[in-house]
Amino acid sequence: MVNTVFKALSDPTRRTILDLLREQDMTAGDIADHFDISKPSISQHLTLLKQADLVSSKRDGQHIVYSLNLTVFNELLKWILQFQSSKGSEPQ
Amino acid sequence: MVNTVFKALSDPTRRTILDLLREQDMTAGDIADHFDISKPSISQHLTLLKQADLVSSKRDGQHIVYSLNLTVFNELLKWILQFQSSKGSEPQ
DNA sequence: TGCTTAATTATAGATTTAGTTAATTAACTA
DNA sequence: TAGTTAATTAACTAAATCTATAATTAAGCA
Repeated sequence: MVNTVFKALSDPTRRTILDLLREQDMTAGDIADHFDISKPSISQHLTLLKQADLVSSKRDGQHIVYSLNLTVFNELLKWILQFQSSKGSEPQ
Repeated sequence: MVNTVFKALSDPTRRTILDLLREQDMTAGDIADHFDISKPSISQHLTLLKQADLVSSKRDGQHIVYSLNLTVFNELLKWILQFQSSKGSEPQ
């Protein structure tokens, strides 16, 4: 659902999480350490990102490892490209 | 500001407005007629879209005509393409 | 088993957002 | 000028969102 994705992307914390995962897969704890926000709050953000299919998670023993799911970005790309082909567009 | 843009895109009504403007420039009233929402509410949505630089407006006599501003979509495109080039990505 | 660490779920508070109606601004027209 | 139409701004309410703390689940280890 495109709405879930845009909602997920509308929060700066969640976009930063995606930026982090762009570099490498990370555990929930490691992600949380990058923010001045409680772990439960980060966990909630991760849940939203997962619901939007922007990330996936896998338990590794005691840890849960999150990784970027690139498929949805393709959808997003398509959505934006619709607009590029709209009018006689050649911005700047 | 990328945050303003994503916030603006996070609402379905605003995305539909963009879809409408993709076809042609429209007055505030014509836009409002496409929704079961009051005109003041649509006016607020248009203000947000304008703040995000996704649309621009121009008074034409009694009417105010809104049109798509494609420049910001390029920014958005860049943001997404960052992710495409992340890992060894070849989704599906 | 009992203790510790990692992470989530539950619950609640504060802020933000989307919508409403009422009032206001601006332009046209008889 | 008075009245009408188009759109916005103002003030308010209801719902959603973000964050926190407390409680719970799950895994590892002495």
